[in-house]
Amino acid sequence: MRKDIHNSNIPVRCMSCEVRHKGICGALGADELQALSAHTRLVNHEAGDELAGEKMPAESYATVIRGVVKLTKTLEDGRQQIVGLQFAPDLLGRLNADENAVSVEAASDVNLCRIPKVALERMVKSNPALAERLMTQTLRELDEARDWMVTLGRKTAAEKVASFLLLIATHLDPEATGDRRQFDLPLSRADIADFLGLTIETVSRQMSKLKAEGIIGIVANRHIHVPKLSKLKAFCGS
Amino acid sequence: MRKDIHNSNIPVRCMSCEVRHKGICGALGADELQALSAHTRLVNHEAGDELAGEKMPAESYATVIRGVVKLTKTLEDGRQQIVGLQFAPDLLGRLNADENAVSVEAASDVNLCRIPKVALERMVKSNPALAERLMTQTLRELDEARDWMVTLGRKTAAEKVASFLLLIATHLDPEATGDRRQFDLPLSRADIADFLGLTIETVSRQMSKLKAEGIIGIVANRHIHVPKLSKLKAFCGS
DNA sequence: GCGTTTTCTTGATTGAAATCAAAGTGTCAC
DNA sequence: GTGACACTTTGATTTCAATCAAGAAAACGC
Repeated sequence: MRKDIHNSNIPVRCMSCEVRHKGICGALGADELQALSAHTRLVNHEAGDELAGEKMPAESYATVIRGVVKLTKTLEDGRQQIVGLQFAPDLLGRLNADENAVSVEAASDVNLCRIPKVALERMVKSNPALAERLMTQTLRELDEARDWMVTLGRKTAAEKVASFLLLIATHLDPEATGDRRQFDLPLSRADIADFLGLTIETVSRQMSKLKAEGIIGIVANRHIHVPKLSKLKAFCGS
Repeated sequence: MRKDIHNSNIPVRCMSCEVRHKGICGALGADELQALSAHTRLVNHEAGDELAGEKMPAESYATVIRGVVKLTKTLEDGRQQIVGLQFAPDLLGRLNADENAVSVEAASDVNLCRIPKVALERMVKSNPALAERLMTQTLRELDEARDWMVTLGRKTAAEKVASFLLLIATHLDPEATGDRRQFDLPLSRADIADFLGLTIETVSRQMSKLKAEGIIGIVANRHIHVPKLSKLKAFCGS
């Protein structure tokens, strides 16, 4: 369920983004930022909420402030594939598109900073630095998609699961240092399966295997402990 | 083997591109085009030639004039995945990157129009229309990558091969109309396998199956005849 | 043309992941 | 807390694609 927290005590300005998570705001001047802030709106969503439907008209952009958003595509008969995960401070939405190429869904509870389509697009036209920043993010997404194609096409189930855990471990807290990680999985087994092109049973079995081999320690169901990141990497096949 | 045909009777100017294949030139004014043309160079490559290595320094951009170029990524142990195919008039190379994220190889014999890195990047800075055109191509590549992730993760071998044939049928000659197609496969069975995340044996078997079911007719080894494109589509799973 | 090499096809067998099935665990409303 | 429901794990079996192994057909060099 979408819960609008405009008018709450959280400052509803993109100003706040700039400091906290290096979103698009870094490319904006103070006056541009102020102008944009008049249109942005902070919203919360719970895990499972659909933020935008595949082939539905694109309404707005949004910066991910907290949580994980999944991009999915579905075949006619219902088979589903997650084609991208977005972490803070990624920007959701694609420039100049009339309709969404993918379905956008909250994987975990998320906070978003919504930006109306026209507001951002007007700003991009007059600000080459912002356009370049968006290009950089798009190229990074392309790299990630291609990396994941290798995982989907050529890795074993064990390598896929290890690669997924490594991805989460490194993306949830990019600032973390050292060879040890601890985090809560933002995705269900079903989501992980849809991301890896596997079934939930296979994901579960491979997780158990990694646990048995001491690569990961599972405290609670979703809580993962990685004693040695380098050891996990060795299981990823690349 | 790279065969340089500069100084041949083929006009070595990007001017020619604009008319023939709607490359980046469409975004350029006549004077810009002339300036660019001073730096571009038409080159030929044979199937199998490596045009740029993964993690090697990026030297230049190039427009594909004729033929098919494959983008590949390779795991440490040699497993390979094709992560993209480029047809005319696609632009090879990524903006502002110091090194290649992928290995670039000629799948068939190809003609390229090479553009030095600095020449294009200087032009992009001063020409927003060109920047937008590159953004559009990048977004299209992202869409294609994500579409292919669904194929890799969720389709059966039969659906994968059908999807590949459909991709080639629609990309080799985008202008073609009607429900019938005839073309030469620009990729070997090994390349097809690397694109689909399969083995060559499985690709071969599925091709034989499609032939047996009358979906495709194979004249010579590489020559494919598709009597009904719509029938092939029905085998793609989406 | 003819032999060599490479690529492609087909068959037999194996193996990894899917499917089918059931039990266990966690979460949430009340 | 307690029951209901959803999610996860584990086991048994099946299936699809990989692997192993020959042949057949093209492509190539001479």
